[in-house]
Amino acid sequence: MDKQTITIYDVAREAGVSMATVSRVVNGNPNVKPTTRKKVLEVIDRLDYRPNAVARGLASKKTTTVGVIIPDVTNLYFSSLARGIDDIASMYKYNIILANSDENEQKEVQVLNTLLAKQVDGVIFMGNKITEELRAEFSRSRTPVVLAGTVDPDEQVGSVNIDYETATKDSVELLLENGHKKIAFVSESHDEPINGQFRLKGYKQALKDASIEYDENLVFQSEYTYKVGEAVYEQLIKVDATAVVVADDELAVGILNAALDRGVSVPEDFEIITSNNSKLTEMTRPQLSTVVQPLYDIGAVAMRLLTKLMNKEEIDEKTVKLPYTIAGKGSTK
Amino acid sequence: MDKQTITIYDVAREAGVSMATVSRVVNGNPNVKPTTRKKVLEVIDRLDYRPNAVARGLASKKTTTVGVIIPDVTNLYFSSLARGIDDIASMYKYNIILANSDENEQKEVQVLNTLLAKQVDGVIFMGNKITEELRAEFSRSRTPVVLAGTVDPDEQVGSVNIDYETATKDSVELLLENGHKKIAFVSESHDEPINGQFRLKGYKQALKDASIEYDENLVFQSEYTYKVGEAVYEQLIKVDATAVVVADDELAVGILNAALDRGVSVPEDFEIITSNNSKLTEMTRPQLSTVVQPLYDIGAVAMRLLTKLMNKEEIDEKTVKLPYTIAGKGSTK
DNA sequence: ACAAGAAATGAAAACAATTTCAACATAAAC
DNA sequence: GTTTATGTTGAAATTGTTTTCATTTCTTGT
Repeated sequence: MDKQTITIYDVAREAGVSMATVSRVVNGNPNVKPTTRKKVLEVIDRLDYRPNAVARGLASKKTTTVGVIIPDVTNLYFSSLARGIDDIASMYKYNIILANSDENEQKEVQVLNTLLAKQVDGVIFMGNKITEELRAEFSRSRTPVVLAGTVDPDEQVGSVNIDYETATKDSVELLLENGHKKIAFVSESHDEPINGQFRLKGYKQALKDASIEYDENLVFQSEYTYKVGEAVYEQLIKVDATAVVVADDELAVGILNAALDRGVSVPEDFEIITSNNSKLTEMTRPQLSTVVQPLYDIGAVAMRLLTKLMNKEEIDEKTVKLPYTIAGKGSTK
Repeated sequence: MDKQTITIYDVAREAGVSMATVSRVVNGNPNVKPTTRKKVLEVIDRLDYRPNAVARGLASKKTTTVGVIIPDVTNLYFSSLARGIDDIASMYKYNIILANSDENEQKEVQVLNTLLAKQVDGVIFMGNKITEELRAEFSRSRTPVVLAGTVDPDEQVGSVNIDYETATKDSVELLLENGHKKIAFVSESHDEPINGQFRLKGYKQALKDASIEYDENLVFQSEYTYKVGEAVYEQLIKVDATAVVVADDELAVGILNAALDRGVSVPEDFEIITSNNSKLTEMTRPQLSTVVQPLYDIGAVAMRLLTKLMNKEEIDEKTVKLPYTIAGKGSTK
């Protein structure tokens, strides 16, 4: 009546062997006589038997599934990482449970818990801040965790990033070389280590090296969306900034367009450099100068690292920093 | 030594009740005396018991997980759908296993099979063409399937779309009203029903209504990427097209930029209308005129439909068409 | 106070695999 | 031709729940 499923038991009976033997055949265990293997395979084929991964997961305590917590799939920065993650995951026969968190701390914890309840073999976390609660959950479970494009100063779990500090420093220096004195810096909340600790530090350092005094009026915290670009640009001109370092591409496009819509020439009258090198940076006119992050690779390497942790392999360095470059495109001279 | 997990059995023992009672408490079954419920809850809290979803899935034959097959998360059209899917899914306590297919028929089948092996309660498929093999798998398993932004002329499974034919017809008519005679049409392969059957039909119909003869030299099949925009634009000017209807936003941006980079004014000298209304359409200058598809809603409605199918609820209409509009933005007069 | 119906509980059987360990068969060694 | 080692196999336990069904405990009406 109900969906009559073929189980390993049916195959065993039909092939005249035990379930154990069928299991061995299915799992490629070499301790099976070739003739019986063939016989079992033939029955599997005839009955169209498909192993039940849930039962397998219960018995073996492995689900070949990893949880991926992402702020928003719709954000090109994160979706690029996600693509790298999924490709490597499927290369290693894992599947991905993807969950959007909106960077909401409560959702993050809640989602992490349901992933752990589902017995994922590992977790890749993308977000910004690792709250205490999150950290507690990480260590409570034995499940390996890797952060992608996300840093935890605590360094208790694996992580893959670039050196945001020097990348930002390089960005600012590019603008300094172009003669700017009033360079603004726009990122999300400084509560997040990537912004508040690393990027801001790089920004300050570059200014210091150029003997320009740090002016906190030039530093802004804003959400990462296209639509706030208008408002942010208004603030930038209010403080007479002539150039800006932006931590997110979508926001950078918003700022660029706000400038263009006001008849301001970019890069002649205003320069912009952004941080992610998502596809967006080449879609605007002028194209956006940017830090070139290896987005796909950050995801891919994070997933690869996770496979090693799940296999309990020896890890040389679980905090990895990938190389970046700076691409001067059209939004800087 | 190993990850010593607390099981329902531990809770039962500690609370002096049976596993069945603990199970009832955990699942909110009302047939439990308030005092024992309280006692059990207290033990659950004290031991920090978390139910194992895999065991639960095996026993109940429900995983509260749905599979989502997506061509590429990195494509804003699809990721927008995916976001709608995930939001509704989590609203109904489901998780999403996301798998990229690259629209590769072989991968699609393979991925579908691993999803079914993982006993997902339902599948949402985004792609283009439902091959015979895919269709066979769909009906082989009793697992409900809903197509999102994807049409199967067969209409055997649920689906959520817009009316691509009239949307395209409307798009062409907008350009006709602006006086164009040589309007090109660019989409992916005509093997896909959305393009070859519906959009192309709408294109032809609009021309016919305007008594303009159909010219197949004005019709192009191209992949949906930004970078081929250049090449496509070259072809468009070669056939003297003065306007174009594009089936994908990213490709449309590529074409727009190719035109702009050659000093062609849009919309004065060349008009473009695209089809998805992804964020990209507002990020370009000029902004792209477009068919306004309710992307998020397509995903959301698809997931909602799937929940009904999974619950075996009565469905009035499993082939749903959502409304669309046309937004004349900056790339048309 | 008692029968009858309802509510609360527990024992044990699924669920569909893997895994352990003992048993048997075969091959190699002497 | 034993003995020993190695290769194959199966029985049964295990995994952590849900679910069924029988049993016990309450209510309630008379």
